[in-house]
Amino acid sequence: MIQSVDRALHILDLLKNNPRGLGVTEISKSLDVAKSTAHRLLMSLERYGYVQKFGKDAIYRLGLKFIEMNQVVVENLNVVEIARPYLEKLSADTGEIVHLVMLDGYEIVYIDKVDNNSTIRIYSQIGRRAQLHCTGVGKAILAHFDKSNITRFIENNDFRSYTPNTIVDGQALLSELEKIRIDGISFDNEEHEPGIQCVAAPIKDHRNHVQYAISVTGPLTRMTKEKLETCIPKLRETAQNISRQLGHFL
Amino acid sequence: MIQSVDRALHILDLLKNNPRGLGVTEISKSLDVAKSTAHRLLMSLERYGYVQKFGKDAIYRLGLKFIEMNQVVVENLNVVEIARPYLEKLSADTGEIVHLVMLDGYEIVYIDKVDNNSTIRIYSQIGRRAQLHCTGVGKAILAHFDKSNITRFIENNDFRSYTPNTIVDGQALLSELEKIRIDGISFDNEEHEPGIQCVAAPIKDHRNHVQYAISVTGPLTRMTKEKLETCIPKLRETAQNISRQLGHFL
DNA sequence: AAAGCGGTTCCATAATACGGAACAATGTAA
DNA sequence: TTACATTGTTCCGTATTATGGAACCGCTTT
Repeated sequence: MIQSVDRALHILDLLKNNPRGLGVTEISKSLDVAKSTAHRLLMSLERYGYVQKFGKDAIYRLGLKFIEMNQVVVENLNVVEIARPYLEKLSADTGEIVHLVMLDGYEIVYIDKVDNNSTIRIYSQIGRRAQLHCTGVGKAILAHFDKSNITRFIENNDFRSYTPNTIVDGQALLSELEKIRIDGISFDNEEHEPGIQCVAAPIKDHRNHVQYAISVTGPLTRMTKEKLETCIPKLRETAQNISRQLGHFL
Repeated sequence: MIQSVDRALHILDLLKNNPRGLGVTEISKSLDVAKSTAHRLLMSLERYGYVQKFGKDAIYRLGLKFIEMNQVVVENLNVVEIARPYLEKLSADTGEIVHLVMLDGYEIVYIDKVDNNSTIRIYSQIGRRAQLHCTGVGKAILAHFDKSNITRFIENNDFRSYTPNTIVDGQALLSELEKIRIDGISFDNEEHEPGIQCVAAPIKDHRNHVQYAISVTGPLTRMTKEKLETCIPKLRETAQNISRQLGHFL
């Protein structure tokens, strides 16, 4: 909207695509502006460290300021806050309870919960902990561990059974996780509480790591096949949107 | 130099110092410009993802573009290339040979060497490997391992002796490393080759990790006490400058 | 209901960024 | 060696373009 700012930021994109650097002339041609203009823009960018001049042939590259800025951005990425509006929408669209959980050690912690008919934060289950093997969200996160960590986790744990459906066999869990990783979606078919079913999806961060997951939870009676059919795409999309907001670009 | 670009980049600095976000009015006051101007600048920044608007109260924060840009910058950080001019200067100032080494596994590899009287790259020693305990650069890097990694390294290795001065005793090495970490400088007093002495300093990257080190090397006859007195500050400064160029801000 | 306080939009003005030309520095070809 | 080509940098008059102010809109408070 502001010509000169637009052009300056355009230069940064240009340099992003040419990380080895570009000269003033090349840049001016790409932007279709006079050399002097490109030069002036580069001076401004250089002053702030967004661009760095190399060698006596004056090749310009992206500067170190980006590293500095990145740290601030990443430090202030707050999942709960970012996820909130998406979770509210998901809950409203599905009419079910939506959870956000986070990995802590080898357990998950519920860090947010949205009920379908209120935007007030309900602290009822927030802070509750659960194991990885018996919840949709837990399995969604576990499925994205390193292969070696998964086997280690399975070998070193006895899995407590909560319902007849809880997966307690290591081999069964392993193949379930494999499926989950491919699908990008995991289920909880009364594995933790009888009568309660849920669908979950992982949240990926800027390093492509999975530390969070979200789920849509409902009583078995309401979670019909048709209902799930409509929930899953919405869940997928929501998880993707949140991931993107956390800097996940892949 | 370009007013509008300057102002735009100034806003980014402002938001960097207020990571929780600022409103248009606040920003316009800080920059001492009209609200409309600040608003227009923000629109341009937002278009490119450098700024993100949150909530209906229109709080602006740093955007995710920085994460994207950071990746490109970090990926293209090339130590050898960046260090070159600094190494040349250091060699010219000291009149001695300067080395750049890199950690690879539990060994170091010489990845650059600058002779005092030529700017031509000499491949004679580049690629040579050495152990960590017997060189100045090796100890400089080793000293910055995690405490647990250091003890593990010392416990699991028998240290080969190259000269009478080589440190082969675990305890002796441990206390030497402690000293090095405090000083920020390490020495090689004929520990690897008789008659050769050197001073080394670690290079730190954008994550405060030490993967590289540089050294000034010379024959014992030339490396007098007085000579070292002048070399060390230059070495320190060079190491700092290179670290900064690699995104080390601390 | 009205006032206050944010963000956003619009517009006339003149300040400001622009392009072009001249210059400097470097490398290349004759 | 000279002349030429190419690239980065500086300067300046012009008119394009960013600017500030006023008006507007939506929200909250009293």
